[in-house]
Amino acid sequence: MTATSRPDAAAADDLLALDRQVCFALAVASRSVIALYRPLLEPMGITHPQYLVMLALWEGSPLSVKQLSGLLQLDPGTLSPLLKRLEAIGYVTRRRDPRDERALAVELTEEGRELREQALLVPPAIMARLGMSAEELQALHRSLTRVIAAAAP
Amino acid sequence: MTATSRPDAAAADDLLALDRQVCFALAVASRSVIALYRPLLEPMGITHPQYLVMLALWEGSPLSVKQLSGLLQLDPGTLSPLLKRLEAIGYVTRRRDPRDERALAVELTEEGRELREQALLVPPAIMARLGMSAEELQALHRSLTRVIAAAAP
DNA sequence: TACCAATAGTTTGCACGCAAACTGTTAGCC
DNA sequence: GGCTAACAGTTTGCGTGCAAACTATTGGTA
Repeated sequence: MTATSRPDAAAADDLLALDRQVCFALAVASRSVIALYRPLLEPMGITHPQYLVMLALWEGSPLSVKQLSGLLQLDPGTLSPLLKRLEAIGYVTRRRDPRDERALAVELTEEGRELREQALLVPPAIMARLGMSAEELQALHRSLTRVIAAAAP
Repeated sequence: MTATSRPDAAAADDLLALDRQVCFALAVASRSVIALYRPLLEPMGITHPQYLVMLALWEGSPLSVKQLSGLLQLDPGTLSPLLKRLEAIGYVTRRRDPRDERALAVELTEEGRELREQALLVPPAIMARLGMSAEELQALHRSLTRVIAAAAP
């Protein structure tokens, strides 16, 4: 082991290996958990991001694309076609806000509202499938919230 | 508050709100952190998943698509075009394994090997940008590893 | 040896996710 | 009132991510 102008090989390996465990674990965990939702959401005919939109709308129905974008941290360019699909299925309506024709009022349909009953079964099913305690999940959530805050612009 | 055959409204709200904090926080955190990598990887001309492939190859160069798929938990259908892009850039070569013509030997080029020097600067930059302690990140990683294990088929 | 199931990659189709260019509407300012 | 910048969504282009169908190769087995 000699002192050189660049980090020695072992330290470099650790660096790249540790790094992998940060962003990589995040990406794998995200995809893995979303994969668990897929079979549960499939009967409803929606994808995971669409499910997140529905969650937002169930908490308060007429929302603009901008509001959804802020709540879900998703690009308007991503939401635009996604909302059209939700409209095509029949869960939401898309209308221009009469008070501001730039804004779009995304609103639940009756069918969209009724879907909530089915959605209530999803979280328990996921938790049962994961077999993790509520405490552990909450601890994870706190960590994730800190990361999100730290990564915020 | 009355006892009914379905969960009462407050409990239902909590359920959907908590759920949102689990899968949703995971998705947002993943995208947020990957977004931090983007400006750092852009000078190298690669995306984050491509960076993960390079990390795997730097730890051992000739790898098959199947091996990469296992290491990165990515579909071969995702890797196939991704690897062609890495080849087009000039960081890897793709050749059939002479001992088994079904398998593909993905190998680093000299340029791909040299890229590692630049990559060594990425993890410290990310940690500095996040401003989180190594302990906190390790705790997060342990949580994520448990989730990944729990979600595994 | 000839068949046949398993295996490794590739391709196709669809849905994000994001940057950049574009359209229509509103609001500020002269 | 009329010009202009800001704003809200949409569209386009590219790169994942995944399921399903497809191709080529290999290995077991009758």
